[in-house]
Amino acid sequence: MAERVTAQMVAERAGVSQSAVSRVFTPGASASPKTVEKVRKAASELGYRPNVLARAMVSGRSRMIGLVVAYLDNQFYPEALEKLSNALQAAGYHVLVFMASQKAGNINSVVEEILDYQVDGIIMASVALSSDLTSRCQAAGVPVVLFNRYQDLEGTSAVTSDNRAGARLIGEFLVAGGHERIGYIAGWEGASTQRDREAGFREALSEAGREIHSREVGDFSTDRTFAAARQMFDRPAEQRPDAVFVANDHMALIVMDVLRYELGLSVPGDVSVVGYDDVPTAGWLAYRLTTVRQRANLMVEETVKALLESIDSPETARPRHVTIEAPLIVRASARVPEGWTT
Amino acid sequence: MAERVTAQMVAERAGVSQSAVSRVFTPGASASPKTVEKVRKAASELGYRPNVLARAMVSGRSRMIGLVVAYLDNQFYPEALEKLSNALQAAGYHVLVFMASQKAGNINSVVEEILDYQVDGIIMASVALSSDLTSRCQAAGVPVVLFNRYQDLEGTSAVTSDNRAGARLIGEFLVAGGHERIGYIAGWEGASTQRDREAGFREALSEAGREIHSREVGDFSTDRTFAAARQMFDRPAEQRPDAVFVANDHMALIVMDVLRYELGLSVPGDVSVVGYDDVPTAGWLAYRLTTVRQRANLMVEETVKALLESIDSPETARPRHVTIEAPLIVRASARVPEGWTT
DNA sequence: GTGAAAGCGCTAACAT
DNA sequence: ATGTTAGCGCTTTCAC
Repeated sequence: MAERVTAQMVAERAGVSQSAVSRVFTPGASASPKTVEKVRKAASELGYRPNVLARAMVSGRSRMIGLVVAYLDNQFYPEALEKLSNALQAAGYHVLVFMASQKAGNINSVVEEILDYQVDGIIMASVALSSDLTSRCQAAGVPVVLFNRYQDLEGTSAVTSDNRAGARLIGEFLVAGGHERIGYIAGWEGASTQRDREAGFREALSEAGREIHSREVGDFSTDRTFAAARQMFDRPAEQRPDAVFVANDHMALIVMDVLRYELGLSVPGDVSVVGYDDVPTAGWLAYRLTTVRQRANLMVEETVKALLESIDSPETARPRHVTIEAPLIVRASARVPEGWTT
Repeated sequence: MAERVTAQMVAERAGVSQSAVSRVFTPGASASPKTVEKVRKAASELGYRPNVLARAMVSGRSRMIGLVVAYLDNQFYPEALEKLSNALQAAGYHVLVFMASQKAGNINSVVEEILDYQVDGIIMASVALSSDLTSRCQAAGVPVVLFNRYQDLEGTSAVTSDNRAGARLIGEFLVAGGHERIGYIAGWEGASTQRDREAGFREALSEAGREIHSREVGDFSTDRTFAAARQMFDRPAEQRPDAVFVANDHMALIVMDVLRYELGLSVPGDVSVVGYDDVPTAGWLAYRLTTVRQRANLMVEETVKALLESIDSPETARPRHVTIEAPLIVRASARVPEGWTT
């Protein structure tokens, strides 16, 4: 049953050499119309398809991209994964998935495993890379691009939204909205997205002569965000923020739930809430979350472009940091300043 | 830079043959402690790791599993993907992802592509398989298991929750709740989940001498579900259902939104809503959706078990249909019958 | 227990 | 344009 059909078998049936068969199935090769005809016929009769692995061995290109991803519970990532996979598929590549927790040891061994598969490139989504890991990949000649993370590492490209500018927009929006006490709920402190968003947000406040009223850490985790929200808001009206920027939508939606259903507060009546990402759920009628959009399509496009460029011309391609503009999406979870226009 | 370290290089440095190196890195092989020692030392000095692809060529096992998946916007699937990938990783396999739309032509070519990678097995999540595709996989000796889909095809295993029994539970619950007019919003009619859930639901109603008051099709799609919900509920109170079973949570949450925020109805005051899947969002405070739980962990466990069994003993392993019990999770989106106990 | 040798299925010079 | 030849990096008989 498990009889593999080889190029050799096709060659015999078509009455040509095995390399002729190879040429017919190799994009940039030359064969006479007659040969092509015969080979195609024999191949389809036999149900022959080239073995990608064998091809990879000799050509040195596996047409596989390793994708490392940590949290699929943050809706932004499934969306990104789907789009990444589709874009890569369209370019003739396929995605080998590696789940990694943020634990350093784990991510280390995960990257080793990826390399074992001779992938042509690696995309790290939501995970950071140690610098020795980076050199390991470089030594192996495998380009890496960071998706939604930034690190200033030699030879590593990164694609992010403009987290800093996006968060500034939020700061300005909240200040213009006339809020008195503005809070911030942080993500995991090890993440560049967290740091950049907080920095941009603080900048905007500080330029308005304001500062953060209170700050908690939600770590991008569901449980810790519940705790953070209660900690920040379960107190008398005068002591709690009347506006809060939550470092991503996943956490912001949880904060809205705590506010409305645990504490009986009105959003945005009592508290304005703003998130970051614009995941699908953010637009749902139960939330109508004001947020900053990470344009997944563009981010994916740039990621794939950077990666393929590094693969196709390893010598000339320079690692780059692409920053995608991130627009404020005004919905109904935060008070809108008078006369505000997009 | 891109100097690959080969077993040959390790062999030279360790002063042994290349096959000795291979044996040291092959689980079931024999080598003297002395050799192991020397080889390990040389290998780690050189940073050697076996090339999985080369190993795959000769051994005939690639340690890759092809995963075909269609909708990552239904939260059940990212969750499943994450768990599947983790479980497979733990067993020494890795997941090669293929996104497929439900269009027949596409799925056909996707499976061909998977086979080209010489995967050791295939998991089809949320997609159906034509019977000629099935024979193609069988001819290639690649076992297939359907995840969350069932088809009565020779030689194909399938793992599902007990959709029929789960949906019966819902029917009984709604009847016991004293609802007058019970509606049903269907998923994509091509899906076995849709068919089984509807069948179980109708059975329960019919055993109580009842039948469905109205039915619309949401196709598991966001847009079509909005339309279906409006169609079913945008009418006078006496003409619309006072309870509805929606074929999955993804759609049920949308229906709740339409009911509450577009039509100004109360859930469960005016309408009881029940879903199926128990995705994370279903438990959120804004929804508190009563639903039936698909136990992703168990489903994944059985899927991996069935697949690995087929891979490890192709001759003896019989294709099987595993059905996981699916409990009703009572929350707050549907009126609870008096005296109801779990 | 260990080395030599034969491929796995294919591509890429190299001739012709 | 086509066939011949030499591997890609590894596992696996087969002798010793």
